[in-house]
Amino acid sequence: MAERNPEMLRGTVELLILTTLRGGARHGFGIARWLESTSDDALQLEEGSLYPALHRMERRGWLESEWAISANNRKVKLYRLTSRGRARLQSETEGWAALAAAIGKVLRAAEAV
Amino acid sequence: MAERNPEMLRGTVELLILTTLRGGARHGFGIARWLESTSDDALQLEEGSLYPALHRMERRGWLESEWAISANNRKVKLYRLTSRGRARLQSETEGWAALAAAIGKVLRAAEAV
DNA sequence: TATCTACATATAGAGAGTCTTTGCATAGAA
DNA sequence: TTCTATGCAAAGACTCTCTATATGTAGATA
Repeated sequence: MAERNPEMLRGTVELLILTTLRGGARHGFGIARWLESTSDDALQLEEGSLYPALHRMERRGWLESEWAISANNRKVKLYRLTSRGRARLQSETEGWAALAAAIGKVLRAAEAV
Repeated sequence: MAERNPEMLRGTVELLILTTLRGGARHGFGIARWLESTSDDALQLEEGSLYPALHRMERRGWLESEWAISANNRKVKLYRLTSRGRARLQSETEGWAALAAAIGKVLRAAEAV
């Protein structure tokens, strides 16, 4: 039994997906793999979180998709950022930075007590 | 209409409350005020998030409470950390640091593309 | 040929957390 | 007496994330 212990994603799934797609189109499975390896396995995006998120993001017009055949000859749904998605990435990134900064401030203030 | 725009708390309410109580007992309203001022108004903990969180944390044994009279002569419910709450603060702080680090890594990796 | 593993998309259902709204109550100031 | 700030609390809705499950294909291997 491998000890996993990935971090809870806490509302960052959409930021993570948008960020992953920044460099170009990817399919769902590939998004999850890229996040896992880039974060050294700290972030694990399960199917039950990943696919519903992709669907709602497409519904909102942040992503668009098309079916394709991957390098290893499988049917995959490729997602790419729309211009609205790019704008959303911007604001989500800023929101995350602000939250992280605010929490960091609070943690340091409490340490000082 | 004041432009507010506080950050979404994204599952950090418990960490924030535990952190606030690190320095000693406080009542609910006081916790919210301290977080607001310490974060320069970036973090706003609404009553509908605050009180349910306090209640479940007490139920879990992380906090204990007692009624008291505040400096301005009001009945207040003072919360303080239990030893289990202190342990939880430790693990939540580490979890947050790990999440923030992982996301930071991903954001920087995507920037490099 | 059969079976196994990795790849890949998708949904159902549960649980948890957060928000908005509303209600109640008191102290002190105007 | 009315207003404002302080203070606790619950209801209800919504969103998100997780676990679990289902389906199917490609390629390797027995």
